[in-house]
Amino acid sequence: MSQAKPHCYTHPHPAVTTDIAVFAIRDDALHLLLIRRGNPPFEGAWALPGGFLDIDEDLETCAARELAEETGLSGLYLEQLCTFGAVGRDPRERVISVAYLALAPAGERSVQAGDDAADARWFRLDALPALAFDHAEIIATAQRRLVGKLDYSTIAFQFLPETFTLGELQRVYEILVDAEIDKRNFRKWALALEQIEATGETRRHGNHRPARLYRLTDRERVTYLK
Amino acid sequence: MSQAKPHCYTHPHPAVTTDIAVFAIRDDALHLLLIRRGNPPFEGAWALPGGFLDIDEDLETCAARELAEETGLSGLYLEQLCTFGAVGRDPRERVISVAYLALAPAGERSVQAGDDAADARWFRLDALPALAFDHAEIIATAQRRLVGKLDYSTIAFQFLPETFTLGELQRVYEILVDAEIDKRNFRKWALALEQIEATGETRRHGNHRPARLYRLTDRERVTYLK
DNA sequence: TCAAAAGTGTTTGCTATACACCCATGA
DNA sequence: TCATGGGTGTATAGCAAACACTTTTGA
Repeated sequence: MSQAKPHCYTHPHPAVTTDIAVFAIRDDALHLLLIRRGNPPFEGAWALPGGFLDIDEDLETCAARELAEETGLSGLYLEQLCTFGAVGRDPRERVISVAYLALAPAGERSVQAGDDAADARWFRLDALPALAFDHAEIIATAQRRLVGKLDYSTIAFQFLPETFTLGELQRVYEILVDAEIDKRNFRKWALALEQIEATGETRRHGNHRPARLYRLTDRERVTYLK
Repeated sequence: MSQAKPHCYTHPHPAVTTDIAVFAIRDDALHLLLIRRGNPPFEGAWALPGGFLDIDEDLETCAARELAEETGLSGLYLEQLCTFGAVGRDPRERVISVAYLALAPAGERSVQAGDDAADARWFRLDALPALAFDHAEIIATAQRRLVGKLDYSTIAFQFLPETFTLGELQRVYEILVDAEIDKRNFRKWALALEQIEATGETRRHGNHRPARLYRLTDRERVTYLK
């Protein structure tokens, strides 16, 4: 028994996990990535990707690792969201979960379940299944954070691939705020940010005039506006 | 030995603590509350109040309890800030700290050290002593959060007692942004928020016209503006 | 030539800023 | 009567919102 539980402490310790709420825009709608749990508790239920912190890894490293192991995604924008630690949120033992918000660019290769995830799928945010643990609460917090940061940061640009058109950028904002935006005003605003630059290329896509391509001046950073 | 360490797990568990960055405005300057550590590690060094999570208490409960035990303060505004978990941030063992931001209203009775705090004192934020652990980083994060929330929330009102004058409110903002603010514009702004109401009372204080007193319409809540 | 998205300026209203004097009180 | 902070309004500038037509392409 003491061989099976060799890690002993003078005071009880909670377990620490990370859970990651990964958003992406697909099919003109905001989606969230969920895994189907392959083990108890909540076996077979849908949940956020995530898992236990290794004793010698940083929190964000843990989030990135669990995400890669369970869904195959890596290199995403990741920011710490909030820590959830209500007593009883996990039926096994006391578990403190450090939640992360992640954003996947459009065109991300499709996800594949791995590790102890039996499946991994994108769900429309407005059509989520029942969720394990307190993950519905984590998701609600993540969505509030995402929408709250829209107009004072460049966080929404993380939904786009390396190059993108102003029309695509506008569509991202429209989906996130769930409202139509005036095209001229949006373009004026986006260009005035001084966060994007034209690549010089254009992209043909359908029976209409080709669109100029842009890229972030400072990719890999979310900057705060004004 | 197994009697001294009776809490055993199949996988190693980190310890979880909360640390609280308590700000207050005193003597016309922003202050932070620190305790002098009464035990190793960093015995004798100044640090944020905080301590280990009890296995059956919620995170915010832990923060409030540790704050009360070590400094005598209770009933303060508390919000979760960020979780710090770098490997090696505590020399004893792996420790994940959930940091909280707290604000104390002016006129708060003075603090008294308790529990394993050898001393508890307010320090001007621009004259902090050397700090234990990664607490300097936590404080920097807390200050960014505080200042960042100034103009889209009523968080700054938490620095004031139940009733206050517009002059006092303005002074809070001036100290926090470290700049002078035009009196007429400030009052227009503050009243337009629809977050405060005149009590009908005035307060005499010095050789000048008495000031009208105001109170928050919705005390005990920080609301988001616009 | 038609359909479909790309691209482009000006006017208007609102919000934020700049700015100066009288009021009520205690010493 | 003087010093001190309390209290008040207006004019201006800058930003945000409303709004319609031409361009380029593929079918």
